[in-house]
Amino acid sequence: MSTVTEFSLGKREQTKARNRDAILSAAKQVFAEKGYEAATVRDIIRSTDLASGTFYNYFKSKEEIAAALATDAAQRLQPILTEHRKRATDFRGYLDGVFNAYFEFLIEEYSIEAPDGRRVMRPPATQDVTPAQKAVFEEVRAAISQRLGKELPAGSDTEFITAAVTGIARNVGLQMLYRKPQDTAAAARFAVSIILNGLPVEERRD
Amino acid sequence: MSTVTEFSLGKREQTKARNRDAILSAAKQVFAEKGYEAATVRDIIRSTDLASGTFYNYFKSKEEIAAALATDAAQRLQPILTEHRKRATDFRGYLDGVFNAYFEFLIEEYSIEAPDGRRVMRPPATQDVTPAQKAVFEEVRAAISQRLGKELPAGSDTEFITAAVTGIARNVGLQMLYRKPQDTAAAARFAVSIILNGLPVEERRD
Amino acid sequence: MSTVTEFSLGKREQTKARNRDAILSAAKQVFAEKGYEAATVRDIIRSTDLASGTFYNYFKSKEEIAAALATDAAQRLQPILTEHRKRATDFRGYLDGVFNAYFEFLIEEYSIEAPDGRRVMRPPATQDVTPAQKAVFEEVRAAISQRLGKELPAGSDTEFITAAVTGIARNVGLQMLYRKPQDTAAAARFAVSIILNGLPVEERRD
Amino acid sequence: MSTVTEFSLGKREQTKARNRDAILSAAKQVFAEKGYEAATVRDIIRSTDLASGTFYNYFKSKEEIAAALATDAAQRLQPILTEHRKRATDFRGYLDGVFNAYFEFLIEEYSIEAPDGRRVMRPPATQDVTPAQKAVFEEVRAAISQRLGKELPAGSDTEFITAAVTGIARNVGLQMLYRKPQDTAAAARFAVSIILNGLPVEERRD
DNA sequence: AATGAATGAGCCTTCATTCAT
DNA sequence: AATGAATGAAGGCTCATTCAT
Repeated sequence: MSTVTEFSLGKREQTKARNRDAILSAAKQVFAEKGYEAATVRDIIRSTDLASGTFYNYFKSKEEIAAALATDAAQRLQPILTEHRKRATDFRGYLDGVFNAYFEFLIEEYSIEAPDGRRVMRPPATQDVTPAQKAVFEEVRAAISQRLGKELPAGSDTEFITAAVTGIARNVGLQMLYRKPQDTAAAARFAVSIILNGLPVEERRD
Repeated sequence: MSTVTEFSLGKREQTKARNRDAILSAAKQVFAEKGYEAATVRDIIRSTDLASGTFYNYFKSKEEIAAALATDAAQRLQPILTEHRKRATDFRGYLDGVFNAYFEFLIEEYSIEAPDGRRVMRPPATQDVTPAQKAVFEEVRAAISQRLGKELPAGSDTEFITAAVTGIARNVGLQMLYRKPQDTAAAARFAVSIILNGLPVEERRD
Repeated sequence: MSTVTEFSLGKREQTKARNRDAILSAAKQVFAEKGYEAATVRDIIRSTDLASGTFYNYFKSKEEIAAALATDAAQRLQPILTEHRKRATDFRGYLDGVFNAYFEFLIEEYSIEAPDGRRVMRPPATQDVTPAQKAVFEEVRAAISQRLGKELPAGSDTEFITAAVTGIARNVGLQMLYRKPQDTAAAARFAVSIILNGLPVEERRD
Repeated sequence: MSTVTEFSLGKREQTKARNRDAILSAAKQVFAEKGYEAATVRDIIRSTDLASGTFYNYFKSKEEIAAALATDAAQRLQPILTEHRKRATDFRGYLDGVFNAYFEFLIEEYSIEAPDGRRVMRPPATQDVTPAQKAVFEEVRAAISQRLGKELPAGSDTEFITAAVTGIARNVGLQMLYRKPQDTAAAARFAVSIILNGLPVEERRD
């Protein structure tokens, strides 16, 4: 009826989009709070103001919405990681970029408002690795492969290295989430330093 | 009747202990196979020759038996770790001992016989950190604290270091479980080397 | 605007009639395919190009459209039956006419194209006798009453006779629908012969 | 504890048997009232004083209990029919025996107490023929085949005859159920007479 | 009118837990 | 204590129907 109409969606589309978002974000919250297995579709719709049946207008099942969430997250993370790999001039720079990106992603994605107001991370309890985790893993593995025979010795055990790097990412990231303030840069610096130099141990002979 | 009672009391206690063990070990297997959420009490008692009601003579709930299992495992692990700490003469030796012990523990505890004959790990799907994990974390943290100002610089971030070490333990351990053969010693060597020296990267100036 | 309205009113009515027919015929097909209970309103509207809400502009419920269908069918059948009664000069002729009419009606009404190309009957699964069945029943009963004291002995049990006649109609009709080709004339001839003469049994004394 | 114990089942077994029977008879009633499709498992358990879950201790599904009921009914009917065939010396005697048996079976099986106290038949609304119906059909067909070339002309259309006979059985049986008193013998006499002699029509030439 | 998303009662089923035996 | 059937809350999901657009 006015020019605005041309730019805005119809009311129906607006509602649809709003509902879809409400469901998605409720699901994210609920999954974070109770874990994928323990979370129920009813939990999800109960934390929206929608009716139970409405859920199924948007997602076929709990599985589907979980996939949607995970894919979505991974799709936001992956290009950032890849970009870092492309832009990095050395391995240290790459690692630093990747850790920073991942830690920021964690804050956005998995830290949730606890009842007491604190932001707490509850990583997805799915047994199976989430797409986001897989994305990091694969990206890091690719980066490491690229460096083999260059900065990294040819015979390196790529999988163990990847495991170690992502293990550090996971746990240091978790630790960072519990801290106040959540200092991603410091955490990244620490992680990179461990990976490249190890602990600054003075080996003794006693 | 009295003497009989005395004898059968002994027998009863035996039976009780045997039943409790049967339930615990069935639970361990079932949790490993299906994960905590998916596992049902029925699954557990079905893998024993007991009746469903009997379960509740020994454990109040599925939650309680899970806790019992976890505590139990932790209680077996902890003294080993502590022993290593006491016996170790240097940090490298300590780390090596701890990783070896932990990786062996993993094999015993979480790897299960898959239908295809492979041994697969299904770490407990509980969201909350397991007692065993907590035990490792605390032990390692204690060991690190002990070294502060000695092999480790005084101002070190104990928690980040612990996080990194346990993250590596977790992921490298997982990786090891997937391999054939499961070489705990090699995995431990790798983990220790990363922690003490970092990746053997030749930093370039390009 | 007024003239336009007059024209579009005409169009509207056309559309309404067309929609109603579309829904009715979709329903007929769907009921035939899946049976009344299994058929859903969604199934019905899905086989039209209308929206689900539109269904309720035409029919109050699934029940109502089923009734409409049945009534509709009965209303087409009834005059034919009545006509036969009026035109018939003797009972045999009447029966023959009625059976032929009924069997043809069955083919039109309940036989559907199965996926394998065969035409299969799926009689309405409603428990309650359909209007068409009732129509036949009443018509036949009327015809029989008319003949009482004439071709039929005065004391005859009209209801039992009607039951027998319609029972034969029902089952022989069904049988005919399963055959290929569907020979209504032969089926009618058989039915009439049974009713008038019974089975051609040679009673024996053994 | 007493001799009685030897003859009676344990209390548990008694309860089990009673529950199973309660469910079966509730199901019979509910199926009769609402038809197989419309009936729900909840309807069934709601008409017992058992809890919803209990149903599934006895039957896996609605389908299974329906099968149990149908099989059961058919298994009671079939031997009676077969016996009649064997014992009958002529076709008339056979038919009379079978109709009597079938009508009595109907009363036992499908007539239910209506809210108004009348006993009403509501034959199972399943689309697919019930085992009991199939039993009758097959039995009658067998009997007819046996008579072919003897009392029945060799070229007879067995299927049409069977259809006619069972159609009469069905509808006359229904009619009988609606009457008070329910006179199976009279109904059987009528049915047999129709089948063997047809209606007592005086064919006229007018 | 037509639309189609929203609604919510209700379905089938599972399963932790209780309790009579 | 052991048993195992009974319980009933809860879950995932469907679908007739309503209602804002």
